[in-house]
Amino acid sequence: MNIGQAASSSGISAKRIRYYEQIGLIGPAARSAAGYRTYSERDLNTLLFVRRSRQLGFAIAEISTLLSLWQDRNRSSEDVKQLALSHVARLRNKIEELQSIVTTLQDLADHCGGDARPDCPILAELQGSKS
Amino acid sequence: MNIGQAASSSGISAKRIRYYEQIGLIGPAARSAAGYRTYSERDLNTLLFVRRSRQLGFAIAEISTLLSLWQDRNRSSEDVKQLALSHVARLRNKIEELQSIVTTLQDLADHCGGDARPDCPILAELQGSKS
DNA sequence: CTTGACCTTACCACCATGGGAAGGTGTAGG
DNA sequence: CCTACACCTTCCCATGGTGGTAAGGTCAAG
Repeated sequence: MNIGQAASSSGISAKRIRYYEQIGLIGPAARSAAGYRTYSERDLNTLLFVRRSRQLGFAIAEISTLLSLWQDRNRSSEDVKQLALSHVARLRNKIEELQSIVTTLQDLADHCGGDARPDCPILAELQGSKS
Repeated sequence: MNIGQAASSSGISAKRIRYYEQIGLIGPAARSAAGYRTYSERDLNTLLFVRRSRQLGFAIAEISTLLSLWQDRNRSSEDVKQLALSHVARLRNKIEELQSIVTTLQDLADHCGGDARPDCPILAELQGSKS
C-alpha cells in the first residue's frame, strides 16, 4: 500500500505520516524500487493507534511512549495508567482555566449593551479601569 | 522608559514586546538617540491592554481588532460584544471537546488495573479493538 | 577606564501541520 | 508509443507565540 492509501485508510494525511516518520515517532517505511513508501497492515495498525492517541489529545512525545508500551509485552499497565492520568490532570487544569475565562467574559458581555454606543465594560476591563 | 522597565511594568517580556511591534500589533516604539526603544505611560497602557487580552485567551489577530476598537471613540459596543461572544463560543467548544476526552480517558483509566500486569483497556482502546 | 547592566538585531528552536514547487513514477487510453 | 493524469519524492516556507543565544553597541557608576 502506498502512502496515499495509508493516509486515507488511517485518517492521517500523507504529510503527517512523513512527518511522523521524520521525527522518529514511527519507524521508516519500507520502500518500493522507485522509492515509494510502502505500508503493511501492521504499519496501518500503528498509524491508527497514533491517530486515536492524537484524538485523545496526547502529545507526540507521549504517543511515542504509548507506542513503546503498546509494543512491549512486558509492560506494566501501571505505566500506561499513570501516563493517562497525568494527561487527564493536565486537561482538567486546562478546562478549569478556560472555564474561568468563559465565566469572566460571558459576564462582561452580559453587561455590555451591544448597541451602537461605544460604552463597553469589556474594553473597560481590558483597559484595567478599576472603577 | 526603556524596554526592560516597560517589560517588568507590563508583565510582557521584552522579547514579546519586540515581537508584537514586529508583527504590527503595537505601533513602533519611539527611539532614543542611541536607538533604544522608549515607552510612555500611554504605551504602557497599551501593553497592559494587550496583556489582559492575552490572559483572556484572545488570539493576536483578535487583540489587534480589540485595540482598534479601544482606540476608536466612534466604536459600537456591539462589535466588541460580538467579538467577545464568538470567542466565548469557541472556548465553550474547546471545553466540551476536552471534557469529552477527560471522560473517556478517566473511564478507561478507572478500568485499568494499574499494576505490573500488561493488560490495559487504555491500550486496547487505542489499538481499536472493538471487543 | 573598566565593569556590569542594559539595549540592539539576527538567527535557531519548539510543536504540529499545511502549502507548494520541482521533479520522478505508474497507469490508462488514444 | 505518447500523452495525460494521478501519485509519489524531497525541499523549503508559513503559521503562533515564545524562549534562547550570540555578537555587538550604550549607559551609568565607581
